[in-house]
Amino acid sequence: MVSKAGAKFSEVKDLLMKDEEFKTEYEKLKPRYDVISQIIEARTIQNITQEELAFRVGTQKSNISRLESGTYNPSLDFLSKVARSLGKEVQITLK
Amino acid sequence: MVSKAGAKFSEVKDLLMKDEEFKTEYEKLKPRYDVISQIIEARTIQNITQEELAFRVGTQKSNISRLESGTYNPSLDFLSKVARSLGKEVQITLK
DNA sequence: TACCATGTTATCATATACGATAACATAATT
DNA sequence: AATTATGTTATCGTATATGATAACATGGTA
Repeated sequence: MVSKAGAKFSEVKDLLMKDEEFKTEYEKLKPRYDVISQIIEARTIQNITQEELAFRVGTQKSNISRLESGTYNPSLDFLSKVARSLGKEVQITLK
Repeated sequence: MVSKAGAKFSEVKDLLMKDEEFKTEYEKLKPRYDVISQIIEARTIQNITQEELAFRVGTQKSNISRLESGTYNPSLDFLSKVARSLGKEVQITLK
């Protein structure tokens, strides 16, 4: 059935689809955002600059900025090194 | 003081040093081993072959074997994809 | 013995994570 | 206004993660 209502429906469906896509994308990226949030929070609470954290990790401040920006897919080792430099341990649970 | 006892001590110290190194190394790699253990356990419990898991993830069985061997440093996205293919979510906590 | 299922190891190509440096933006402080 | 501190963005080179294929080992089963 082709109608304005039908058109509207497909539009809504498209929106829902996009929303699903969004949800799926978000679900995929959730672990990344979650761990980054915790890193930023820990660093902020401890009043440490990106530069200081970078020094402890053994890298550059730009790399910490890049990590915190969430624009790439970090390795487990790197996350672990950063966490340890903040006096924390990365604990991963499959649930 | 140089003596046989001294020699022994330095030997023991070396062993302890090595043990420290080992401990440090282990601590560094702990998150990796931990998550891999959980992946292997989940896959085994669910009676899924590496090949089937690879298919779900969208990769090859050799890559799953490589992951489970713990011989390299996986990315967060890859770990997340594998976990999701096992019906689980990667949950990271900085503690 | 000859499959067959499962997992391992090696290897290559490609994509990308990461180290590193520099330039820039902005806000706070002197 | 001129520093200074902090964070961001761009870029390049190198190391390595990952996709992909193939060969191999091993254990179970017909």
